[in-house]
Amino acid sequence: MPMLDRSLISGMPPFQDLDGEALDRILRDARSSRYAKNAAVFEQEEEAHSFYFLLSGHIRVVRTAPDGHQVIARYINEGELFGIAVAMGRKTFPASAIAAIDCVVLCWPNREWTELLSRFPSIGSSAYETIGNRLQDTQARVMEMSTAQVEQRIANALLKLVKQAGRKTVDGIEIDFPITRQDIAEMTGTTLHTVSRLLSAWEDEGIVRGGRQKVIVRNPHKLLLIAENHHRK
Amino acid sequence: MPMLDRSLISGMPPFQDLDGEALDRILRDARSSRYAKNAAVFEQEEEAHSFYFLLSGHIRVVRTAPDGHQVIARYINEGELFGIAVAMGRKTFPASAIAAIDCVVLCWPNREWTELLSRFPSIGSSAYETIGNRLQDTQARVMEMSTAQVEQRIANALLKLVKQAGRKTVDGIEIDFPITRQDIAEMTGTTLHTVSRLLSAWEDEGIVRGGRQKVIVRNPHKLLLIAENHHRK
DNA sequence: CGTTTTCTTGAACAGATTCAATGCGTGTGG
DNA sequence: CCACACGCATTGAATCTGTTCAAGAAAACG
Repeated sequence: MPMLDRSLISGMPPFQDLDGEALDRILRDARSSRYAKNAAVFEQEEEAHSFYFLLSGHIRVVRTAPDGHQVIARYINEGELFGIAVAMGRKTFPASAIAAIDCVVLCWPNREWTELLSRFPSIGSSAYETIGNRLQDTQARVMEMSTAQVEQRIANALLKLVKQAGRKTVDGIEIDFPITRQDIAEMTGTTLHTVSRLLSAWEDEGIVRGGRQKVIVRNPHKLLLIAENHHRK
Repeated sequence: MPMLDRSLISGMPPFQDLDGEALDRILRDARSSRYAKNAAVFEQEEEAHSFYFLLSGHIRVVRTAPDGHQVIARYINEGELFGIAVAMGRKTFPASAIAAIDCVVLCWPNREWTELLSRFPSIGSSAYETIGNRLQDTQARVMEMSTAQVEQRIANALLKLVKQAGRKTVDGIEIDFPITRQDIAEMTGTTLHTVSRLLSAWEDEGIVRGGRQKVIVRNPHKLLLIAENHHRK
């Protein structure tokens, strides 16, 4: 098997400040694989044998309830660790990871975790910071769902998407991967109907432009006002 | 200053498997303090200089939104670490910690964290497991808020409270600290009115017994049925 | 004993869901 | 290459769950 090139990960947050030799050591036991759009990198409840790093693409992290209801926990961006159940002392994955578009992923067997941790502590702190951030995000989301209206939650979700996966186009800022109304509903705890209605209304106001599996934000500022509820009298 | 006795923490989850000498070392830099009911151990946004361990009592972790809206993130039980912002690479506390009843708390300056971590790695894994669990809990809560009705959420919250702070009495299982309808509302993302109505209805059915700042669960089984929505036709 | 906090309960209201029907794009297979 | 089917999106109407508003009762506290 050919060695993976260190340039793949050099400079990426978890591997910052590591020299070439360290990167080579880290990549020695990594395996890279490609996942086609809509393929699962791993499934909820599955035993966690490995942890992952997203080299390119976008990944949707989805939790499914016993009754079939789904919730999108987050989207993973390029350069992020994911599926790090091992760092939280978990045996199984609490959610599924689905490629939102074609993805390239690095993965290591769990046994490498402690090894890398002791050799390169900066990876550990980076990972724990990541987990900490996700805890904050999730708690912020609980807060939002407790207090904010659907309209504000959807506006907020769009703004977050724009921030983490926005791509400038002539029309405005487009979300860089296919996203359905249903997806947005699963991010905000509502129904696709409500999302569709809101987006239609916003389209009339020139705030967004919709399309099949597509959202373009034309006026982030107005969206921010809605998110903060500054637009009602 | 008199040395704290090792028996205070011996056997507690984060300090399991550590010998007496290790415990003494850990306690060397710990400070213990008492907090009266409703006193704040630390406040949201405050700079995190220390991390904490709850020796006795119950602590309510509360997030306050800019608009004043409050959400109870969780209750901390005896024997749990809390306020471990340092482990998540955070500078400030993301929430306030309020003594639900009189509490005794150990606290260490943050600088001790890395020291303890390298000396006693088991503390680290325990802490990270704790954080991982809290992330899971929080995500489960998002899921619940997205999919479940208020009735189910409240039933669930009561069951969780019973599990983690239930005390058997002649009447049933009582929550071991004062808890208002408002508190339950803030745990479940609803209003005290709805909580009050539900509890009244359940009282009529003999499922719970209410009181001022008090809840006694008389029939956990029925509550479970409600929580899982197995009671409607 | 008055004041404050907590709790209860009715009535009106509203935001969002549910139900239902239809339209539109895209990809596929004949 | 076209037709058709499927997935995605839109939109109206009815419904409902839970909130909001309002008023008051009961328990604790100084």
